[in-house]
Amino acid sequence: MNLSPLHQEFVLHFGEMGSRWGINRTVGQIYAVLFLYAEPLNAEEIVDKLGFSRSNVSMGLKELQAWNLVRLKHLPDDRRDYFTTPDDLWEIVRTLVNERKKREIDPTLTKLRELQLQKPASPEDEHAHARIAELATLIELLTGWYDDMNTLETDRLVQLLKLGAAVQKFLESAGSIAPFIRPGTASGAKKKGGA
Amino acid sequence: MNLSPLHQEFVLHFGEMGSRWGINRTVGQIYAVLFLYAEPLNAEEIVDKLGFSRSNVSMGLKELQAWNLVRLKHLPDDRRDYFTTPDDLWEIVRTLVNERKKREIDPTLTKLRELQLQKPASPEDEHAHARIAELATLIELLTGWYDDMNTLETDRLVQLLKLGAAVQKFLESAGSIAPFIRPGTASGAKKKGGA
DNA sequence: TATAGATTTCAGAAATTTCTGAAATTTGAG
DNA sequence: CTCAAATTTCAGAAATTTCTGAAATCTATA
Repeated sequence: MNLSPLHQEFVLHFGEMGSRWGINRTVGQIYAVLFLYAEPLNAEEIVDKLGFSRSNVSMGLKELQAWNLVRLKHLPDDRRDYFTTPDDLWEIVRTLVNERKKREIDPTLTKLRELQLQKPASPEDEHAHARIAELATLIELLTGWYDDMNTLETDRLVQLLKLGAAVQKFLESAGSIAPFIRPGTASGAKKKGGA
Repeated sequence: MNLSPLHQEFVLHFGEMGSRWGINRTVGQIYAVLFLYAEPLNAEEIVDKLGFSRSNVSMGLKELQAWNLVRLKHLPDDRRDYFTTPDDLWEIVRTLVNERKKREIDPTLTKLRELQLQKPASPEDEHAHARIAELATLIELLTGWYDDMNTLETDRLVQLLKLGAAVQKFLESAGSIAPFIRPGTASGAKKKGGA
């Protein structure tokens, strides 16, 4: 590895963490390098810094592009591809969440909806259906909320995040929001303990 | 596999999805079975339903216990261990998020803070430092917000989720919340484009 | 369209992860 | 304490994933 101690330690940690997600170590490290450097890097430079084979870097970059996590740049009078990550971290977070949602959550929701159409063939199937329905509803609530928040400008989003649970105060005080919350659907009617 | 078509399809999908997260296919499938059945199951029953070796099931259950994702039960006059998932899906979501935060986010934050103490040895290190600082700040904002939301009762949380971006209305109208948002730290002073 | 540089593809090697059966350990009842 | 049931451990087998070098393909320019 041809990196300063600071860069190296970050890159190693990031690779490690990446592999706890679906992302493999190499891809995580490539991303980490791009994230740290101000200037766009080309594949050869990444090979030099990380010591992977050229083909491995090529595949890693392709995967990062498939995830929309890197930007391709071109320098004048140089036909090599250069890569960067966005300067704006919020853009990175949004991309990451959007992509994971698209790959993991949305297909699951589709599958759950599909399973709900199957005719239950036993009492156990009945119970499974109920469970699946509950799960689908919960996922829809969460993704609906996320889609909603994702329409906000970053500054607004940050405001809300800083406010945190304090936002709750508005729910306490204002009866004006009643039309939004459809009381009974979730807050009123839901029994607390379960079985 | 000794499962009804409904159960089987859910279990297979869940195993697949699990393996996109850090969780391995087997563990995902074991969890899926426990999730669907109303009654607690013992290891032998899981072996029967999924067709894995007894030792594999044992390891899978151990991992699920380490994640706090299953509950251990005992039936009268039966000394085998029985396992269930919580009835309340929100409890499951909270556990999942808490555990992932604990394993993935918190160590990263620690590492970032540690790296910030290193003396930069070059202009590139300077830039890396800035990048790392920005990342740490963002992660702290997000986890702080999450910790805050996690203190809310489920009903309140659901209310807020349903409200979604509409909650923003309160920010627009009320100057009363100014003390909370510390203007300038994130909304006012942050430049938009980047470079 | 020929060519040189850049990138991608892909089959097999290497590494890692998962899974199993057999043996060891734990547990509780008698 | 003894025994049998239940569970766990663990070394190696099996499966999967990652990585590489060599060959193929692409691309801009003269």
